[in-house]
Amino acid sequence: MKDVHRSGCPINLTLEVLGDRWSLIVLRDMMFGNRRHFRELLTRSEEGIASNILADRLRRLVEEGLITKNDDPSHKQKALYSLTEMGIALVPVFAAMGAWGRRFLPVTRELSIRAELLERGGPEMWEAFMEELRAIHLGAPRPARSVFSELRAAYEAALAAG
Amino acid sequence: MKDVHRSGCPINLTLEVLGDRWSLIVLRDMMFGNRRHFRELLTRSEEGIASNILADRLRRLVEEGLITKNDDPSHKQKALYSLTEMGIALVPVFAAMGAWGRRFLPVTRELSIRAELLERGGPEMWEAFMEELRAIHLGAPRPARSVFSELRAAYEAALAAG
DNA sequence: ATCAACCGATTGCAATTCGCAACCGGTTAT
DNA sequence: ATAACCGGTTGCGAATTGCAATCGGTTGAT
Repeated sequence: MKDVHRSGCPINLTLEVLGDRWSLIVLRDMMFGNRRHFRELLTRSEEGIASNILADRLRRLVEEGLITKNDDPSHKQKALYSLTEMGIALVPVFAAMGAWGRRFLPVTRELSIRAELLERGGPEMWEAFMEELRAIHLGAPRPARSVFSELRAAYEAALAAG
Repeated sequence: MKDVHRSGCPINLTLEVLGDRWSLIVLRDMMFGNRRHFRELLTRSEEGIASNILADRLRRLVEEGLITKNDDPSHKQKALYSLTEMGIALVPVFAAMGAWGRRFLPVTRELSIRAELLERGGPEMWEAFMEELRAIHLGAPRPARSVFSELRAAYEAALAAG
């Protein structure tokens, strides 16, 4: 977070943090694709982010408090990125943006099935998903329901259905 | 909308349309500040948008279908910008972003009171607000409830309270 | 009729950011 | 031994941003 802001409006401050074409893509892949390492985010990105842009965004997201960076104990060179509560709390924003995009933009079926599920699931499903993200990223107790599995299953079914 | 897209993901497509630091500011001012003319958007902007950026964003938002541009019958030089259904449908996105920003970022009280109201009001209030926006911008019948007045009253009360 | 204020922009310019490709030293698996 | 993989970094041309000055036409007051 910079020291000076354009204004104290919540929409403006949110845009100062997330108002570019890549930050939310990175968070989306961490959240919905469970990508936690640099190379995963780099090479498995649908949109093809460049490595310097990815490095810059990861650094900024850490700086802003949306994610943390830690050593991966299984590999001396690997960095493990985790969502913070601040990052996890973006679930309703993703749900709203996904619903809007799905309604008005030329989405593909496979890539919008998860947005559809999240929209139909409503706040109850978002809350369950956030609980699960807290388990994955923050070490909280794992909840009974796995929204992540539901989303992945729906996505893979959509892929298989062609 | 450009002819080629980075991917068909609803989040990505939404970012391709709105993923910059000014587009949502312009829409916010049209939606919550009822600013319909270029000069209003330019000079009454909290964040101080530059005229060339504003002109560019208005042009792009028209092109993408979020707003329309018409002659103002009362003044030959004035252009009247209106939200389309696509623009109005961003209300839940603004509500989610406002709630998130209010929780995690250094908002000021006066400028976040409307976000607070919108968050507490929930989907019912958002729907009433969208109905009202359809009346203001699309000529639909004016609904009984005026969320716009509620928001303005709360904002002015917050201003007066200092 | 004059003239200042206002209308929606446009232009020029410097600084920043973006996007791409090549590359880096260290680590791991074969 | 060595090839693949690790998280980046560097260089560079292109595009975007931000700022200030300016434009020709319109309006309202005198």
